[in-house]
Amino acid sequence: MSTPCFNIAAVERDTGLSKDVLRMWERRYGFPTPDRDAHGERLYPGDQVERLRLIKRLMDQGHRPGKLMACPLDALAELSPRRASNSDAPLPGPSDDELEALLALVKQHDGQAYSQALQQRLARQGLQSFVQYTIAPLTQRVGQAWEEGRFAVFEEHLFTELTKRVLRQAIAALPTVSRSPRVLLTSVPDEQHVLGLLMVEALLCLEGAECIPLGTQMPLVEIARAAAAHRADIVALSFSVAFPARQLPGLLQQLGELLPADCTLWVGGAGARKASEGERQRVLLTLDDALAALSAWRQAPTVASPD
Amino acid sequence: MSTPCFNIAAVERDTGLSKDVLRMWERRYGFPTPDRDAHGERLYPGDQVERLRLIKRLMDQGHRPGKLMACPLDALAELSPRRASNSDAPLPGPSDDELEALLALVKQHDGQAYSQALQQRLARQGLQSFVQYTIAPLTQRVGQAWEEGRFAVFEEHLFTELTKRVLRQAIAALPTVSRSPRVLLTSVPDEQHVLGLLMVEALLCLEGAECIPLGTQMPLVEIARAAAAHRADIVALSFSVAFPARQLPGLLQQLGELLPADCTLWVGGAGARKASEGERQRVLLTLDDALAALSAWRQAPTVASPD
DNA sequence: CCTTTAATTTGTCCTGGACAAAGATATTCG
DNA sequence: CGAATATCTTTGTCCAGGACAAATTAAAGG
Repeated sequence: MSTPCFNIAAVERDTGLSKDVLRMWERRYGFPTPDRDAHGERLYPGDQVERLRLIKRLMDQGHRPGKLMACPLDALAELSPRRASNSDAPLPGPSDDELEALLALVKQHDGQAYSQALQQRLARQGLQSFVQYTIAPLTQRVGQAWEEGRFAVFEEHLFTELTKRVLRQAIAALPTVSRSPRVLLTSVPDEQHVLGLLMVEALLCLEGAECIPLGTQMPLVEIARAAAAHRADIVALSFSVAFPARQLPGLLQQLGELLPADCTLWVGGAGARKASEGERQRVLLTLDDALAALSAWRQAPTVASPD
Repeated sequence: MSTPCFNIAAVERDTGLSKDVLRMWERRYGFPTPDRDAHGERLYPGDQVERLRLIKRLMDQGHRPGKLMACPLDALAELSPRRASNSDAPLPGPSDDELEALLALVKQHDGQAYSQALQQRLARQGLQSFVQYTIAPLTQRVGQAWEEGRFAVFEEHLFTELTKRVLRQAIAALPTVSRSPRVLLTSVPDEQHVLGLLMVEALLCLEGAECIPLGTQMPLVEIARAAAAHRADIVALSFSVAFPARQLPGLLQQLGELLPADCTLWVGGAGARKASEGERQRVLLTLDDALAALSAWRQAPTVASPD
């Protein structure tokens, strides 16, 4: 009674697990075990949704569903330390304590203080260092904290929103020079993380490239149209770790067919690990890769442009 | 051969039509008629995807699918003028020509010029008038142009991205006073339009309210958690016209159960038409409504807060 | 110990049926 | 004749259960 019930569509919305998967798990593993309403439709109790959310998080981290469904409630104890793909590495960036202090502000829900602290750091470091040694490691830490359950979804949203604002403001304050290349920045429909795009945009703008920011979630066909309309030299896509690696190959192949012939594709972000390089396709896992790719492009401006 | 093929998941991504709907249409109306790959799975030719996209647009505008599938290619001729829900009204806001000029800049893909023109208008009008008499009508026009097929998706994205930036910058420049009420601004999982939220945020900030922007697409449970964590007086949700009205009632009811008892819910945007008022729930169709609701709240700060 | 092959796990897709909510149409009453 | 109510159609979502391929894990072989 105190726990409200969710229909299958609501559970899909809130957990990110597709209806197909929810039904399949029920069939295979015997969990979840939703009630039924008068019409025989599933009604998920709140606590099961909660558990599904936890399972999803552990899965994103590399766990297998079969195992997770088995253990009754030690999944909590097991927490996240197991089988992570990234981490292990000692996390880049200096001054761990300062970064942790920033995260603590978000954790206390003190948005004002967090924004101000960021602004100060920006002023102190300059935009380039700010992006590479503050925002990038900060984002990584938030991702890790989220994996380990130390950050709630809404806290991650607050972090993203406030960080976005500081970055955008900094970018807007740059002088607009508009040298080549023209870079179109966006992401594909299932990818809504935007911080990576903003970081790249900041670095590219600093180098004098002309950036065309189109936000996230562009249908492939529209990306191609935009590239043609803006006569973009480069289309830069960002993929977060959370992006389903399964989709990547087909997606990139399709986009390659749609893009104008003289347009290079940059595939960036931690989610691009499994992408393959190609004649017109570069994989950029780090921000440094992006800078390197930019200067490389300027030396050999693309396959078919004699200029 | 020149037209690439899409599997059903790709079509869902690109058109926004669910797999269930795509299969159902095929069964009922005989369209689309995808080929099959070696495993019997659907492969949609590019031109059919194009047509589906068009159909979706016309449906968002009030057309019924049954009719659309019937007419062979006059759907193009029929265009969008029919059966719109909004429009008709002469469109608010003065100086139509100037607004059209702004849109023309987007249409020419001249982002720089557009941003500069916006900044000028902002400086001239001041933030409040800028929001109410420039951004709001501009957004409405873009929506209409999109409905009528005069704007491509990527052009709408460019418009949104650049407009967002100007608005955010203006908000950031405001002095931070932090008077009550504390307003949490966000949207539900299927709603990703953000301009409405930013417009409200600008107006509320101008009135000295404390705004907590959480971006878009928050799971309902997380909205409730955020409201509790931030001790929000008000949770403001934004719904665009495109939001499926079907979902609204159940969604609001559920959220009402989850929210803290002393928290008021503001349901705003053109997509809120079909929402119902309630004791702790206000429906705000226009920006003026929001301002009115704010001063009303300040006079009677909520049901159970004697203060 | 490393590489190749078999077995298992797991997500997505498929068919075809059912039904309720929303929209359209017909009917009744003021 | 216009407005309100009742009936019929349209349309999206849900359900069950089957199939299969891609990814993982386990096993076998060099």
